[in-house]
Amino acid sequence: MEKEVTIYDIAKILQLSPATVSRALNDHPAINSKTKLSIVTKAAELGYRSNTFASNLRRKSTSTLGVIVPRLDSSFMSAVLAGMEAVANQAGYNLLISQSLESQGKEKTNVKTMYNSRVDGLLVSVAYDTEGFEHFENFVKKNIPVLFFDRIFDHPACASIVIDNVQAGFEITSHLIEQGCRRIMHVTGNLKRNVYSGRYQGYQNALAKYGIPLDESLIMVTDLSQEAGEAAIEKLAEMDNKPDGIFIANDICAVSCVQALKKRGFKIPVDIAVAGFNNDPVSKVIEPNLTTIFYPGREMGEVAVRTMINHLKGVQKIDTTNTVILKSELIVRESTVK
Amino acid sequence: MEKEVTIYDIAKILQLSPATVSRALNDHPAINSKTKLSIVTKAAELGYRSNTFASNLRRKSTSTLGVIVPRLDSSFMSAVLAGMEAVANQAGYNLLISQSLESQGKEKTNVKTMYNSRVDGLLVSVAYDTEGFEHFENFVKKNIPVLFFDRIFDHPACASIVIDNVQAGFEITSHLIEQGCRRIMHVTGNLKRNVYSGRYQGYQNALAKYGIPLDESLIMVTDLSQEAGEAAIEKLAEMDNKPDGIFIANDICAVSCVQALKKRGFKIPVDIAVAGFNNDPVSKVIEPNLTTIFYPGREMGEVAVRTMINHLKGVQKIDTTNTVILKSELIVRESTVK
DNA sequence: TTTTGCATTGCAACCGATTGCATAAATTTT
DNA sequence: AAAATTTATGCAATCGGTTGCAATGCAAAA
Repeated sequence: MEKEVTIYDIAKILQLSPATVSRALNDHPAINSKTKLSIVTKAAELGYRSNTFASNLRRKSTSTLGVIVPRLDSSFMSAVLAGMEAVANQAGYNLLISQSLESQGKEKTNVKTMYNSRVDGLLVSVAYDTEGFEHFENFVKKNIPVLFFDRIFDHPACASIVIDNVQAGFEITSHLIEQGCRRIMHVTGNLKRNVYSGRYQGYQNALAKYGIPLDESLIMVTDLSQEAGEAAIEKLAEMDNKPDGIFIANDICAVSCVQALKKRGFKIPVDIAVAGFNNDPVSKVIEPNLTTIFYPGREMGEVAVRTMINHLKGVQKIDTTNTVILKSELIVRESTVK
Repeated sequence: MEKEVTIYDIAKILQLSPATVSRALNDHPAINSKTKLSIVTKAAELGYRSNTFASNLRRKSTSTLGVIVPRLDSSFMSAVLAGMEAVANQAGYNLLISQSLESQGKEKTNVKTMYNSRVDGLLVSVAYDTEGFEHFENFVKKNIPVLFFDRIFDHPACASIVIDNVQAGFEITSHLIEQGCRRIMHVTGNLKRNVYSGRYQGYQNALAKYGIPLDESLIMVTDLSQEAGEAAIEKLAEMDNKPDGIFIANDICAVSCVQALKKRGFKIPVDIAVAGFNNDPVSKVIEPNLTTIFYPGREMGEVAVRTMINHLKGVQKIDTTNTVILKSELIVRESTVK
């Protein structure tokens, strides 16, 4: 194990003070360029690496952003993370990533860990069953910026990055109606989550626009898992007055609905039109291809981190632009075109 | 912005020395349990949080593991990361995650960042075109453990977590042969990567076992993207002596092959049997369902981190068990059953 | 009663980089 | 040539915990 090289070593060798070495390495303007060069050269030669802890300790800032997501293993989230990582890395920030596994308890623990790790900012997409905001209070109190994305929590001190779920829900439902659907089932998730309540609202708006009464028996609140999709179709099959369209708030679940429907002999889209949400890769593979909403995951990650970093660098305060709404888009495929 | 509470504040309030407070908070045995209790209580009351930098600076250890993956946005990798995160989090470790985007250059930068961040250990799955080991030398020199998973780099100082790619390639090719295939195309990736060379080797072994001569014109080295799949099928369609089976080293590419084949009127599996690799979610959605190899992503992540942590804690040195081979499994589905 | 030993706690020197302020040297201005 | 700037560098305190060693006090042993 080699000993670590410090600025003191470099200073001693070059007959300079540690202060000068520190400044040179940080490209401080007050240092003579020749001196600077010799220091940088020597540092490289010795394999010097800055001690982040000493630096952070002094500076009181880590260059690290905390990220808490419900699950890492989803196509959408990995796109988001990829976008986040790209921007963060480019700006010299690191990402500390953890998952809540959709549980409020784990989310709280994660938030605490992030707090103790002194992340400079926190990016969160809340868990399925998160209720309160208390676990974030520490951050707000200490003035550490918190930004929510996708599954947000409305709070005056925090920014949010979302898509217009109401609009998207409206568009997709309208599309189904325009294709002739009159009894449209809606499979969704916990309505406390903005994403699901928004889509549901959009669904309702579309029905209203076309003068179709809302039939609550067609609304199914589930966890949007594959199993939930199968269960939903099982229920559908037992209905007397069967739906002629179904809008599922997530592609994974939608795909399992399609499979279950096909297994039971339903013809898609003739017997029933099916629409999903997210534009997950599977939506282009299932037959028939799934009508869905394009969800800019990667871009969402990029914007989230960029917003956060701008805030941290003082370029633009988070509270000025409280919400960023990204564009989503209806993608019509075979599963709904009658 | 509240001021941070330090052990000095606690010490002053309780009329004790910072040393005692520090020890109490770390549950040091020499501290009287009553004193300890009063300190811990007061700390909680004041909302004290330990300053990791100060601690790390002194201790010369972070509780952070670096992870470098080719891409974050793949189903396999997100499963791996989910597994890693679960184990790391439980053991009190943080994960610093970055992606190389399949480029050696970015990988080198990432490694450097990890080095400067002083991660306690590094977990890597190498990029598509990585050639040398030099960028990891710093870690080896400083005795910081490096562990490769999936896409490994053989090096005496580093451990590896893999599946038996040769065996898997052998099984899936044998299966194709047993289904009657005699001209089996193989679409693979950069053969410098163990995963692809291993699968190719398995393919060759299977041919050899059944006395089928290797026809190199049936081997296509690609980047395994969706486009590569389409290109492969285009080429296949132009062949005079068309293959009756195809083994693609990755499900994403295999799915696009299936789609391209169907578009050209090939019947699967009758005209041509198709097998993939990874058991990606899409493999269960495509029609016909894809025969593939189950790849234990989540488990791989868990094992990787567990191995790393055991090493760090001195439970079991990494160099004793140099390679861990996880079980993979052939999953036969409709795409190959004639 | 004196000595020895153990249980607790404190002292003070780290860990390595940063930065306000002072100083010295070089350059320009008067 | 003296004074006023400008440029470049150093001093020393600071960030907050950790830890080897010393010191204290009290109980048990001699």
